[in-house]
Amino acid sequence: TRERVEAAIAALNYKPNLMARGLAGGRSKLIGLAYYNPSPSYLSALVVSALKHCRDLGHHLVIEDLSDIEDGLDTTMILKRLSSIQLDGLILAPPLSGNTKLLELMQDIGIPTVLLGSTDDRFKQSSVVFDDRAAAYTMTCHLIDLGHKKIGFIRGPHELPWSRKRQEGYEQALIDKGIQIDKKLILEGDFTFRTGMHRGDDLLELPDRPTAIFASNDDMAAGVIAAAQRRSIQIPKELSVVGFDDTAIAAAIWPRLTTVRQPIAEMAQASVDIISDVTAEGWNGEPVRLVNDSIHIVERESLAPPA
Amino acid sequence: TRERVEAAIAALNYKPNLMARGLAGGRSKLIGLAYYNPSPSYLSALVVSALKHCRDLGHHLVIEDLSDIEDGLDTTMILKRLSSIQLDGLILAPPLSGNTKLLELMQDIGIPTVLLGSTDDRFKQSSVVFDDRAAAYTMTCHLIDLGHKKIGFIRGPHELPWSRKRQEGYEQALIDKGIQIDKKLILEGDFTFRTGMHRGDDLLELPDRPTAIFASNDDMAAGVIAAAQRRSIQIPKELSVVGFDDTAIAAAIWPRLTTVRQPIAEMAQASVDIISDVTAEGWNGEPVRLVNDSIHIVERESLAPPA
DNA sequence: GTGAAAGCGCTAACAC
DNA sequence: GTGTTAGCGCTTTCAC
Repeated sequence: TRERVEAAIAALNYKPNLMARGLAGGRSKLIGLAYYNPSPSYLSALVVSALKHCRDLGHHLVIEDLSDIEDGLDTTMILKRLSSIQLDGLILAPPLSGNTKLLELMQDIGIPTVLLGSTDDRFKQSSVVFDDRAAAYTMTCHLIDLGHKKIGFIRGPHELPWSRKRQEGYEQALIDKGIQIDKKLILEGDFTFRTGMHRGDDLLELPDRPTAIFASNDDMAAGVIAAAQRRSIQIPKELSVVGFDDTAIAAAIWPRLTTVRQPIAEMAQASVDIISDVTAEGWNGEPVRLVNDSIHIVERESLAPPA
Repeated sequence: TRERVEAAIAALNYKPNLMARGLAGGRSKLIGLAYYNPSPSYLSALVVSALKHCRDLGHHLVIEDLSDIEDGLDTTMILKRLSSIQLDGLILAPPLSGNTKLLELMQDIGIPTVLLGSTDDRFKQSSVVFDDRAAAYTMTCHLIDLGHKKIGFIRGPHELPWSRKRQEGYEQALIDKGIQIDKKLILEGDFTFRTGMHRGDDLLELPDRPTAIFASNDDMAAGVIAAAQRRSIQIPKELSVVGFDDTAIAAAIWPRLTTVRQPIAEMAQASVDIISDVTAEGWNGEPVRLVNDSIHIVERESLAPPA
């Protein structure tokens, strides 16, 4: 029988209709990926990887840009858009995964949701996280072991959990290595190249400037490098700069960035997997929480021992 | 009556079901965007803009990654994926928009298709293009007017129409300004940072090296800057470098790139508009062909008169 | 196993 | 205008 059916499929040039399937079976084969203003390089790494994995599993990726909606998050609009499209699941990229209001909303709509980059125990939502604290700790120790003592740190926005985690890792490393934390060396950016450059300027203007600067993402680190180059400060001879994430920009500037690798591609894949599994087996209500603990420092040209 | 309906909608918390609509009405509100290995910065510019416009018009964007499919393009797989999902239309990003085999396939499936960045008169498909030739011409003239005579050019892959267009613009400018075309100064890259750096190295090793290098996209220009910085060649004092596109990377390196702006966001928006219109009014079969002729050189720090 | 039938939530076409 | 109905192409269930 099977063979006859296959033959008919080929002969009639039959194509299954996703819409009809979605209507009847409740599974749309559509996975949503929502974001809000992330760094371009982070976004494309995420999207490209999620896309490839969706393709392999026979799903389709629907991207939703929740940025630039007046006063933070327009709940009504998001609700309308997301509840009408019958997604099998939704991946919330940072910084959305840290937005409590949104998590609540998703809980109400009832779409299986995967938080990327942070967890919230108040909600029964799955998550795929990275140990930001340990990664920042490892990188800071690495700098100290090379001989750096005055290490500038550019943190992310204070309201984001991973900004805090990364800062904690940095501070813990200093403490463990017996170096006094100097609050003047800790500045806040917003994960963009622009603020990285400005905070880099600030740090380099300090009377007793740091010998190394650790920016908590690659875009900001690139900004610091730009700031240094503008002042003709040689990298890494006179100043070491390291980043966080290992996105495309880390290898697209000179000197290339030494940076902690965040396994964005793997995490995106895992998120897709979770949703795929949930839709296949039906949701038992228990959230899946994954922690990716591969911490790896990618050595390139922006780091050297202090002069 | 209308008011009573609205009230009921609110009271019952009614949400329209996209799947049911798509099945019954034939319009899915889904727009596809297919790409194949483009530069990350180009891709994110494209996606972000298309996404925003889809949101405004009430559509959803389904991204399809057609990269890494064995030996070029696996027709069967693409056909299966795209014909089952009932897209209202499909936007083909470069370099896919230059792939004749794919265009043929889309024609067969019968999805309204918009080609981004190139046209093909053999098919009745809409397109939104940029005048690459004129833009490259303008930039080259600008370099010459500043006093440059030895201008290196890094072209894109020879099989892509816009690679050729950009080179034509460069060569025509030289001819019009009475400068001999020197084939040794014209090298081929593949639009990635990596080849930009390699071709930059090649150009800088020339016994009588150019005073300016025009790379035909920003990623390659960033590569050239990296190559120069590695040799401690000062930019723009000893070497001018200019790019093409004005994507995020142009402003995320130091010195920032002087580059010709390609209105990617506007073109993405126009593509979405075309599909939106076509689905609203029904397709009369006539392709819409738009040419964006806004050519604008974004002046930044990577360009100066020759020493 | 195989076949028939109900119905998913909507749109379109037709009546009133 | 307003109300009714067929049917889009599937999945699921239930009967055989």
